[in-house]
Amino acid sequence: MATINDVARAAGVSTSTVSYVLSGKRSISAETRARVEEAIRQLDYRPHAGARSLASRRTWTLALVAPLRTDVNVGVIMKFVTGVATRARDHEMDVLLLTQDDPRGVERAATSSMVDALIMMDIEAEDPRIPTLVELHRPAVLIGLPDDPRGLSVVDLDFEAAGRMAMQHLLDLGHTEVALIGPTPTVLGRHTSYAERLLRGYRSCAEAAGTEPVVEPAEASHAGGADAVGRVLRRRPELTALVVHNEAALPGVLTALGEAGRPAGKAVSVIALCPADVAVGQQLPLTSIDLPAVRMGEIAVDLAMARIEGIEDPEIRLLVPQLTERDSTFRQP
Amino acid sequence: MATINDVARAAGVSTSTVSYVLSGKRSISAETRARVEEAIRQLDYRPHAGARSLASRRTWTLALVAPLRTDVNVGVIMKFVTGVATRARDHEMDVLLLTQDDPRGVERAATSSMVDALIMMDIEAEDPRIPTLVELHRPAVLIGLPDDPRGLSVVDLDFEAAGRMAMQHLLDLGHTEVALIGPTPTVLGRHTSYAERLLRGYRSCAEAAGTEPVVEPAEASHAGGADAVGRVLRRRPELTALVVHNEAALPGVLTALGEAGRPAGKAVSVIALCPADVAVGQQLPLTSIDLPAVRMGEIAVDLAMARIEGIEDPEIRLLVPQLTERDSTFRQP
DNA sequence: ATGAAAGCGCTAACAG
DNA sequence: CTGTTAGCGCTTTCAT
Repeated sequence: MATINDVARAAGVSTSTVSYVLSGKRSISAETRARVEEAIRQLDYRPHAGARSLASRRTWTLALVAPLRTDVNVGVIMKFVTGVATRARDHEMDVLLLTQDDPRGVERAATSSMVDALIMMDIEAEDPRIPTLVELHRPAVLIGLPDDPRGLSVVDLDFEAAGRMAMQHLLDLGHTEVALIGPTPTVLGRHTSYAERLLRGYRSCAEAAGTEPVVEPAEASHAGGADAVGRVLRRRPELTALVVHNEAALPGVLTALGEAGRPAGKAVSVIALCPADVAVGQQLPLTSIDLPAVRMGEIAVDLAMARIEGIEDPEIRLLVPQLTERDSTFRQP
Repeated sequence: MATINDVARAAGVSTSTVSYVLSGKRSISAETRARVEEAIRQLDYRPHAGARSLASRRTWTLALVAPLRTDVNVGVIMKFVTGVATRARDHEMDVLLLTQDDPRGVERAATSSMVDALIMMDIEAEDPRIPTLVELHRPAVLIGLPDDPRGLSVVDLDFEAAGRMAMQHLLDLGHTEVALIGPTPTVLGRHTSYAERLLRGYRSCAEAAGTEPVVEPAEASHAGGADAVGRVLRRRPELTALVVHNEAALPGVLTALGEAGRPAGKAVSVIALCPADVAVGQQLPLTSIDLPAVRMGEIAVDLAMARIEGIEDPEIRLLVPQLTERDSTFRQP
């Protein structure tokens, strides 16, 4: 492997000149630049990442803390990761993948100068990892809004607005017998931030309209969705509309509705809260509020870069929900 | 941040002694060790990863090249990633996440000494990335068997044996009117290695038994599965058994069979090739050949470590398929 | 516009 | 069993 000194020698300049050609941090005569660039090409020179980070105190890598439970929401997780990874490359950054169930890993990556900033996903309302994160005194971004962000940057969908929007849309269509099928009991039990905020929005809107908000959790499976439909129909026999915030249960919900003689899009309006492609890929294309997961990953990187560059203050970015009508909703006569 | 020199001073020893306490590469008196460890604790010392990699030419990180298309097989991808990430930690390695659609990224990571080895997934039969990988002269492991591994280590399920096993199991149950629903036309068109090998095994077994092998691709969606069932039933009206190698199409396949009055487990035996949890989470628990994706990720790391340590030669590890009977198969009278 | 040189924090000979 | 020291390859003052 050629070093910066090899390049300098080949180009007949000093090492610092090569360094500055690479970083652009001072002006170089066109002629010198050309010679250096030629030498770089000839020798196929690549800066040594470790040496660079040792001298510059920048690693050009981001840590991404991901939940690798393989059970729920895999699709959404992958979209976050995709957004982060691609946007990181736009900033010429690399991504170090840390797993949630190795809590020491986060600390290690930060304190051994492996990364310039951390991005953490799957944030709970009172996430115990946040104090630890703050202690590290490193730029950090949360994908998911906790109760108290403690001065960290955050990106998330405005789930409360989404809850209101879903309910209001159904009300506008003439539905009053509405229920919500939410995430697994575990997720709700963990006080996961997004789940609770969606419920809050849904409930407040329902109550304002004078209709009692019915909520059922569902296990993240076909059977889970089907069971939830059964419980919902028992609690609200006249049901004409459903909000579903549980990707994995969606197929079961739709099948069960059909089998109960109350097909989605015909007898029951269904609004899903999930990535658009998931809504489209069901038995019938679902009216949905999009969860723009790729976009959120991208924004997380932008927020991290702003903190690294030290220009910007921490920022909380809530995305405005977008509802797209497809075939699962109808006007209730 | 405390440095190794701070620790040495605090413990009243030389820097090399601290280094050796940390690496265990030479013997240290119990007393000295204790003093050093105390100093490390006091100062909360963490080795600087860049400095370490500069001096030792080891980065203690693995590159994982992942396909981030968010469309198909997300579940399997996540399982590979999970296996790699967790096993890497067992070896005290970290994971740098590279995306497939940034082909230069692989080269960059390798040539700028960011990683000690590379793991690449989603390998095609004639994968154009393999020559490039070989050129890097770095330890590399493929998850997926190409036609010519070019001396790289490989881990994969023995898909050909799996194809044979599925067909043979159905024959043993008395089925002769069998068809296979495979991956998307695109995947098949790309000559994806695993898809073709499965077909080969299935075909050879079918032909040996004197029954014509019927194969239909399916788009990776509910509708895709349903359509494929339609086509299969047209080609083989007396169908009594189905092998399905397409996770995302599975729900559509099962629903369509039901709607055609040929329910899975009753009129049609179904064997799925997918991760066990996917097989279990369907409308009805499916008899399946497991795709042990987490395990494959783990093995990939082990193979990579063996190459890094330089002890072992490259190795091709094909896992023996395991069939688990559940509720979707029955003996054909 | 360019060069010289002092580190950055660690490892691994070499020396005892 | 321990210490001294020469790098590892790069960035960034300080000089000119």
